[in-house]
Amino acid sequence: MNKSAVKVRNVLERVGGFASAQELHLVLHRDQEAIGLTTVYRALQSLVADGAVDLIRREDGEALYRLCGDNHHHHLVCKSCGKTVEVPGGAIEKWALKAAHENGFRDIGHTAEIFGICSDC
Amino acid sequence: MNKSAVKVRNVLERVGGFASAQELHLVLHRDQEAIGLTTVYRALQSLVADGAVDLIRREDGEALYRLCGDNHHHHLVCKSCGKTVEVPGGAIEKWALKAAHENGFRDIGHTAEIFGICSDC
DNA sequence: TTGAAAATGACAATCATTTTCATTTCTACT
DNA sequence: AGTAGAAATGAAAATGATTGTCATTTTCAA
Ligand SMILES: [Zn+2]
Ligand SMILES: [Zn+2]
Ligand SMILES: [Zn+2]
Ligand SMILES: [Zn+2]
Repeated sequence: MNKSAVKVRNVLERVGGFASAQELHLVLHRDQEAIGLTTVYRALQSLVADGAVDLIRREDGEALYRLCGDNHHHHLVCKSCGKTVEVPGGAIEKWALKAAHENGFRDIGHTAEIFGICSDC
Repeated sequence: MNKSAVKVRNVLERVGGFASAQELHLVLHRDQEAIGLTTVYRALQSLVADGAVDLIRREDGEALYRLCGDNHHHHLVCKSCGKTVEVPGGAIEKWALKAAHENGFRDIGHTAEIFGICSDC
């Protein structure tokens, strides 16, 4: 793992949840860590290839990244103001494994997000 | 549902599985059904909004569309060959409602996808 | 018929991601 | 230390899916 990949992974660790390549690039710049956007993309590619980082897709298709092996959880997002609450996976994990197993799939991953309108909106 | 949306839905029916907007556009042209790519996108948007069509994301982020059965379900997708199995929601629906309720959210929706490697790959 | 509203499609714009390529940094060996 | 070759970097251009614009056409009810 090269220097840039380490930087990117550290930022992912601090951020905690999902972040886009561009968001990560921004945070790195705030931290005076000069690093090109291209390099951020390359670092993320190799982290994903190494299985160190998970990639999911936002509803509009943009890629979001998060450290693997983080305490796994899901998100409840307000469609109006963007407020986000972390929710434990619980039943989902079993549901995903069961469905995959019944269909002969292996190397399972899953995504699950809930969205709605929060009480403030 | 307007004329274009009907055409697009018919093609989706014939195609049977998932197809990208551009693939559908191509098929329509082969069938001498002159229709603009923009209109194909718009038809797909409204079909998705109406719940008549499912949208999933290929690994590279491109959108794929498929006619939806009437009952709500989720997808188990092979990361290697794209093979897709519909799985019933079951536990997810309750999990999403519960998490949302506990946090004061309303107008709830959710997404959940499972991915892995199928037995053929 | 007629006029407003919806639909259409060519074209331009947007924007995340990838590619290119010249330059810089690392690495290994003498 | 010096040097050659490999790997990494990043600015800028290219790519490509999707969306926005807007002038024109179609639909349809009064
Ligand atoms: Zn809110
Ligand atoms: Zn989970
Ligand atoms: Zn497969
Ligand atoms: Zn569901």
